[in-house]
Formats: sequence, C-alpha cells, structure tokens
Amino acid sequence: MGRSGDLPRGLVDRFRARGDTWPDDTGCAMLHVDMDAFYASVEIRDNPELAGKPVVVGGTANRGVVASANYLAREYGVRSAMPTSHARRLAPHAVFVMPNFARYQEISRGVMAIFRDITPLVEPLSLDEAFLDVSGALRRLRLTPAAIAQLVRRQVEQAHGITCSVGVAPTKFLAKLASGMCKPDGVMVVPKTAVLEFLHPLPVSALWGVGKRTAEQLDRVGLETVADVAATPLPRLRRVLGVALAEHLHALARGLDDRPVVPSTREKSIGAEETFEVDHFDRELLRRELLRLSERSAATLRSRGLRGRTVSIKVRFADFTTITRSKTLRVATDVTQEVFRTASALLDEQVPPGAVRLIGVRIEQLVQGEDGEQLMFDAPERGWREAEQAADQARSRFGRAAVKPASLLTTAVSQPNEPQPRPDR
DNA sequence: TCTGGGGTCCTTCCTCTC
DNA sequence: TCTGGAGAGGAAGGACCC
Repeated sequence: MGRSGDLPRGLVDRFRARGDTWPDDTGCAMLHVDMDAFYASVEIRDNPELAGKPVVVGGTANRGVVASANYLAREYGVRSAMPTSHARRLAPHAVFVMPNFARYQEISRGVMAIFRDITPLVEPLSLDEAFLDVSGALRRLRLTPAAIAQLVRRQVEQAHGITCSVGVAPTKFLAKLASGMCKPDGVMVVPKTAVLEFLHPLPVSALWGVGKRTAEQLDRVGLETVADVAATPLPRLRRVLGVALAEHLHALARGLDDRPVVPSTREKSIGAEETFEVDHFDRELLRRELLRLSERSAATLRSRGLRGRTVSIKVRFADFTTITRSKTLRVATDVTQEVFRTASALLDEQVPPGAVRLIGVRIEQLVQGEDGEQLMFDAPERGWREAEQAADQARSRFGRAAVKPASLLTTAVSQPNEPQPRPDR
C-alpha cells in the first residue's frame, strides 16, 4: 500500500507484536503477508556485496521507473513508481539494478509453497504478497493466529534469507492495512474488539480504493478521516462518489469486509504494452510494434488455453493524453494474425496522427479454449493457428528469439521486453 | 519529478433491438 | 410506418492496485 508513512505512530506502537507478546488475536484468522522491499531484497540476497548499500531496482533507461527500493534507499526519499531519473538525483550513490523478474518469480514460488504448507487457503495478490485464511490451521497447528504469523516469518527467512511483514486481523482489508503499518520485518494484530479504534483515526487514503483523485473528492466535501466517511450518510456519499465506490468505502470505514480468501481467480484480460525510448510518428513502425505486442498477447492466451473476443489498443501521445479503441469480434480468437489485423485496423481508422510514447494491445472477454471454439473458423485462420502453435512449441524448445514474424526480423523499434509481473510496492 | 506495465472495476454514453 | 421507452451490450475513459 505504501501509505504507512501517513499513519499515526501511536497506532503502530499499540498494535504491533513484540517478541512473543501481542494484542488479543482471538477471531483474527485472516493474515496478509507482504515481503519487505521484495525485488531489492532478492538482489541483495543474491549479491551480498550490495548489503549495507542503498539499492534501487528499476528500468535504468530514460523512461524507467523504480520497481523496488530497499529501506536504505528510501531514507533518501526514493519510492516505488518514481521515475528512475528522479531517484538518481535523490540518491546518486545508490546501486541501480535492472529487474530480473524470472528470479523474483522463482523465489515467489518458494515463498507461496511455505504458505500452502500452513494452509491451503492462500490467495496470492502479486509476487510478493498473499492473503492466508488460517482458521483451519489454528486447530491443526494448535497455535494462535499471531503465532502462525511469527512461524511464517521465521520459515520464509530461514528458507530464502528475506524478511516479510504480516498483518493479523478479522478481515482482509484490516490485515492488509496492518501489514503495511508494521513494515519492515514486523507483525501487527488488529483485535476484533478494537477494529473501529484502529480504523477511525486513519486518513481516508488508507481505505482500499481511495487514490489521489478520490481523496481530493472526499477532501472537497470535508471528509478527511475514515471516521468521517463512516459517519457520512450513504446517500450523501453516493452523490459524491457514485454508487459502487460509496457503498464499498462506507462498508470498509465501518470495519465491514466479508470477502473470503479465493485461492484461484480467472483472468479477465491479457495484454502487453510498451513505452518507447523516444516518441514516434512513423505509422509503419507503430504497426510493427503492434504486431510484436499482438504476438506476445496471443502467445500468452495460447499458453493458458484461452481465447478472447474483444481486441483493444491503447495509444499514449507525447502530452500523456491516452486513448483506447476496441473492437469485438464475432467469435473468440487466440490467433496472432487476427489480433494484429484488428489492432492494426483500429490504429489506421481511429487513431489521429501525432507523436506516440506508448502503444499497447489487450484482449478481453476471455473464454476457455473449447468454450470459444470457432465452429465457423475459416480455413486460413485455422492454418494460421496451426502455424502459430508450431511456432510456440519451437520457442519453448529453443527460446523466444527462435521464431518471430518476418516483419519483425528488421531492426526492432525497441528491445523486446519479457512480459513483466507486477512491481513490488 | 515527469510519470512503467499488467491488470480490475466502474461509470457514462451510444447503438441496437424489441 | 413512425415514435418512444427500456434493456442489453459495446465502446471509451478514468481511477485504482501492485
């Protein structure tokens, strides 16, 4: 969440666990585990010469941003999602490292396996955090929730040499808030009997779903704390924020959150996008980039046995205005050539000329492969599909660069990046 | 300071159909 | 045949999360 800096210090001290002592954790079966500065911690663990130095992980090119910074770098004001150029000015002596997502995925798999040894009810949110429902594990392990949190931390540190923080609470939202407040390397318990006491002094930005814009909207009508939101009549809140967001925030502000841990969820869309090192006007070059991104997205669909009906493109111009254009196909597809043809037509017909800094392709309305079977599949499409499946197999044996569309064999627009997991916040 | 990439969800507007 | 309302679905944009 990255908001613990906004939170009252007194709260942190009151609810934080100290050694074997912690507040009453009866009825607090929800754990949120968050790795501390995950990507930076993995880099330091793998490269011991980085220990004791400020370390920043992120794109080192002109337009990169910080994906993760260790706590030494944060002392200089370096934060996640900050432009790398800004981070360099704040901490010129820091070590800047390019991210190695394959490595982070590997460590993440090991950490998640530790969680699943403790409870089968694990819901990963990203590579570096997960919810655990330990209600069943309490009886099996004969431990209280906070003791299980300490066990998780010990096992992760012993197995992987990195630390994590754990929030222990009756609900997901409170557990997540608590893990953010006790970072780094801590445990915080929100007792069932002290939920509102914990929640109400916090600023509105602590609520899950309140970002910069919503915080501004709430501030305009005089709502600054979670207590203010809880005390506001729902009809008034609906007028300010719209129905869905108002109801969501009103419930959270009163400590209500009955969302269960869901071990697996279906993806709703798959896509890829790329920010250029320099802005581009050249439509032919943009089309080539669309082909590369279509290839990447469709290959992901095929590898997961999915197809999608809606193809959308995203174009960000030099002034940062962003447009999206989409088209829904008659039948779902996972064929690169069909995705590319649709994306390319959207570019030609609906995107005005101008300097482009980012272009992206996304495929939505996903169905499992067989559900989307194209009974009326034209023979040429079937041919493309078979060819692309053969290419996928070649890539899995010989690497990504082994097979690519002929039009990408010319000079690349920018170096193809591997699809990236979410950054570590 | 100058803003990545991969996602989800919501709202609003428009079009089509009944 | 024309018109208007309701509902569904598509399209676009925005905010948010990590």
